[in-house]
Amino acid sequence: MTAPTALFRALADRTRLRIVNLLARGSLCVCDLQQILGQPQSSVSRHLALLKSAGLVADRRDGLWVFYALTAWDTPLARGVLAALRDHLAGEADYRRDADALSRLRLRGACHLERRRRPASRPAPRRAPARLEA
Amino acid sequence: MTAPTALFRALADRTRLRIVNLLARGSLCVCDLQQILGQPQSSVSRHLALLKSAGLVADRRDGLWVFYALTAWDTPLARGVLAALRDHLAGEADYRRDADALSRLRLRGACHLERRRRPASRPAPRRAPARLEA
DNA sequence: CTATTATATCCGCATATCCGAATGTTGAGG
DNA sequence: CCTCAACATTCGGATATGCGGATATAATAG
Repeated sequence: MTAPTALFRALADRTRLRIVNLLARGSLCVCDLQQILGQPQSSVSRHLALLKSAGLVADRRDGLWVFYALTAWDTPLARGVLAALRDHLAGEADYRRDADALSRLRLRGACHLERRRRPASRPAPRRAPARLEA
Repeated sequence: MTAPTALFRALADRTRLRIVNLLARGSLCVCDLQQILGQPQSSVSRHLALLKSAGLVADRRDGLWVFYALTAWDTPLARGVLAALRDHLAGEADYRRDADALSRLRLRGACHLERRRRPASRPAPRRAPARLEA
């Protein structure tokens, strides 16, 4: 269980709030997050590492991809904060735009590059991983 | 209404969490906070100014004293976050110690120096101000 | 007016944070 | 083995933050 200051510090950044907002819709690989956020990959990875160290997200490797998912709904503090945050962000235009971009990306197939590397020979990475416990 | 990042940034500091925890028990003047926190006055004032700019507290002057009070229960995000935070801090020993110190300080008269300056001639500053709307 | 008390703000200074570019690492394919 | 793609980490620099001491402001008492 992380200290409350670590939780709030992790959420005290706009890019990380955008990530949390997106992961609230289901787990995502880094490249898709990068696509939606429009930021350099090192930045996305760094923010994800910070969220992970704060206990807010967990990562799971699947081949070349690493999928991140929200994982803090089990501690009461994080659950309360994330619930309040989710309700609030639903009313903010910027975050809604991100959610829309995610929907569009999912429609034309998540992991925007996967079709280049997986010519329909393999089941392709799962979009909604069953469980995360890291 | 402050941006969510400002709210979380304001809460991403241990001293400020201690202040919020204390103010959740009612409004307090700076000198009493300083007494309980055991930190230099400039530090307490600086943290209070930051909390104020984040919209979490309001100040009200009464003679020489300035009383601070939590004031963010009106926005849904802040209310949700503060509620979750209050429940969480109730279980952390350090913050409970602060609450105990506040109780003791109230027993022997809040505003620990007031009796030196108010020899029972004036009603003395109120401990629980009726309403704050800053 | 002066003195005193409470609080706010300023000043360096140390440290932390954020960023993008560059480099490392890992896993799949050939 | 080598190559490539996804991701992680490191690097250097700009900016932000937290801190205590010093100083400024505000209000009250005399």
